[in-house]
Amino acid sequence: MAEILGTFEQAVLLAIARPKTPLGKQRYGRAVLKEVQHRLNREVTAGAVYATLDRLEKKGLISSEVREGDEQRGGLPRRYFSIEPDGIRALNETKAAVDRVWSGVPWPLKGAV
Amino acid sequence: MAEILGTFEQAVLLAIARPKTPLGKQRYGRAVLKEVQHRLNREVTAGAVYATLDRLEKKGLISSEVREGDEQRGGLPRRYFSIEPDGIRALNETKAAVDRVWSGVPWPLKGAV
DNA sequence: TGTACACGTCTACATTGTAGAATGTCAAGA
DNA sequence: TCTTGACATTCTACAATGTAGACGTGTACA
Repeated sequence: MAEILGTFEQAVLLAIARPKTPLGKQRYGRAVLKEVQHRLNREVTAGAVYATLDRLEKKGLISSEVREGDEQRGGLPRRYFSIEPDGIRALNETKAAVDRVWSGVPWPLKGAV
Repeated sequence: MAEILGTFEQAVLLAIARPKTPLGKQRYGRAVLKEVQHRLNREVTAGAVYATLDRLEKKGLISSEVREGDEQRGGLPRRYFSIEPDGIRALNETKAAVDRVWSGVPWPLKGAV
């Protein structure tokens, strides 16, 4: 079943999936939030990202693991996320669908002032 | 206000906006439906398309006009849609945002069997 | 201690995505 | 003329997604 993702879901999923995160391997909530804000170029609340993260996990597209005691920070627990095979598949299918929708359309479209 | 569109909205809007519709100038509901199904490569109900069309019109991204008596068909009225400047802008902004989200990501992503 | 942060959780609601039934018209054939 | 089917649109309804904002807790440092 073609699992087509929404625009925001793609942003969140890709923040985790992209090969070389500017943030290194820091794939925990807040880092994902920053990456999403950067790519989307606008303010996004933490709640928006976490809610999406929870839903993606529930669908099996990503998984998470809470790790305690980080070297640098005190014993602050953080939840790290990783992408699952289904997540990669969904991302690929979504991009293919969006590309098909845009194929043959000259971009940017003219007409708007 | 960055008006970012969802995946389905893009498909519907582009069915109307694309320069050379395979269907000619037939930009009425059913024709849009067929074009969307073709691009998305899956079944989509008429209700899904019309509901989206209504919402896009309410937001001012498209406009519609009911025309009676078509030459070929009897006096069958059809609702024709056209894209508005705001619709073109939304489409352009959305594509720019999605491209930014995917930028630097090798595609297709590897990892899924 | 108190004042910033950094991180994550939870609640709640608006917007989108999508199905399916209902209604009405024309065209073709029984 | 009655029936059937394709074509078109509308309406109702609900599930999924998008998004804000408040809250709790631990850390760092003045």
